[in-house]
Amino acid sequence: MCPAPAALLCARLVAWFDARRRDLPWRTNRTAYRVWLAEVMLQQTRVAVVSDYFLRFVARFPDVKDLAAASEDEVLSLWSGLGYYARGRNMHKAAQAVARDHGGVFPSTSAELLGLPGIGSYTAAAVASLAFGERVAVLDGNVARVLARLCDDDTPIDTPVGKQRFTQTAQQLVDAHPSSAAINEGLMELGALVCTPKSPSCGACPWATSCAGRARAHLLPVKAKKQPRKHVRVACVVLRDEGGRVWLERRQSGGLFGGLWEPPGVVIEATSDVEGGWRQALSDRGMAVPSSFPAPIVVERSLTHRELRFEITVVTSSSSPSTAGQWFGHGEIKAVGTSTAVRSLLGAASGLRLL
DNA sequence: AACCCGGGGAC
DNA sequence: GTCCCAGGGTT
Repeated sequence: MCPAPAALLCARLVAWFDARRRDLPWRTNRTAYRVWLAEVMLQQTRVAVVSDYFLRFVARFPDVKDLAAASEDEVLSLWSGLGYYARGRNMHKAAQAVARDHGGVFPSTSAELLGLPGIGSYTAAAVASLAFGERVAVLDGNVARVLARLCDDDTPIDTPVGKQRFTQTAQQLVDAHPSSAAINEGLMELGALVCTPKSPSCGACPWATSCAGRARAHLLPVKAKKQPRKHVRVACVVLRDEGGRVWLERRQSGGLFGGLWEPPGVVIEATSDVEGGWRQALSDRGMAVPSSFPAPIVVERSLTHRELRFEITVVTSSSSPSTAGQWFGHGEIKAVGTSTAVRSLLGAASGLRLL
């Protein structure tokens, strides 16, 4: 351990956690299913956003068998807007695996949990510790940040060496306390509420007097990676029939927005002509190109790794495309998965209020 | 080891 | 507008 005896740090942390812990939906009625659902939703996503999704999810799927029996479209419809949609698809697959291979009962060890789709080292440890009391440390971004500062450790947290190092440190704390859950949750809560990425509240920290990195907290943790953003331009067609329904197609299961529904479109080069793009999209689907059409509507969205620019042409047609897809009436789109980008562009292009 | 995968809040 | 956040899967 770095700056102070582990048992002393644990005692202070747990006292702080008992006094300051937030009441969150997944902290009551703590079953393995609810812990798992919350931990997966919380990956890359903030508590404030997850709460509503979590409550809707458990209301619709009270236990793992209900989730296993659902369609992927329904799962993704409840996931729409949360992002990183592979989490939702993997969660659905994992529920089916639990129902099929474990009789609908969650495996209770981190080693077994690790074998389920979408469960990696973090989620396996979190569920095993919080739901089953396994004496295993969790390492997420909050924990790594807290420990990097506590120990004034510049090892980059996003490398294999860093993960190993901070996991070891966290495990030393867990080993020094009767309840692994109290330490794991306390560390994550401390990172979320006090030892925040920017301007941490060191005055409110139970470890302030022991923290080796306090003076340079703003420089920690150290991270190795940084990635540029790509620009993607999409010419797309919002195709409407005479009843005002909209034609959507399901994306294939892997990759960006996998399994979600969207209007027809093609990716075009920065210098390409938009009209050529959406004409191509129509002719690919055996559709006639109209003699007159409105000017494109532009909708832009930025993701972590991409800048998306949709240039949208609205076309009304009495016939249907010859390729796979479906017409959606006004209230029907919410029954399937759609990205925030698509809901935004449908709103802009056809007045549909989906956000 | 490197790269892919969303969305939103803080500044 | 720009920056920042951050587990799991795939290759």
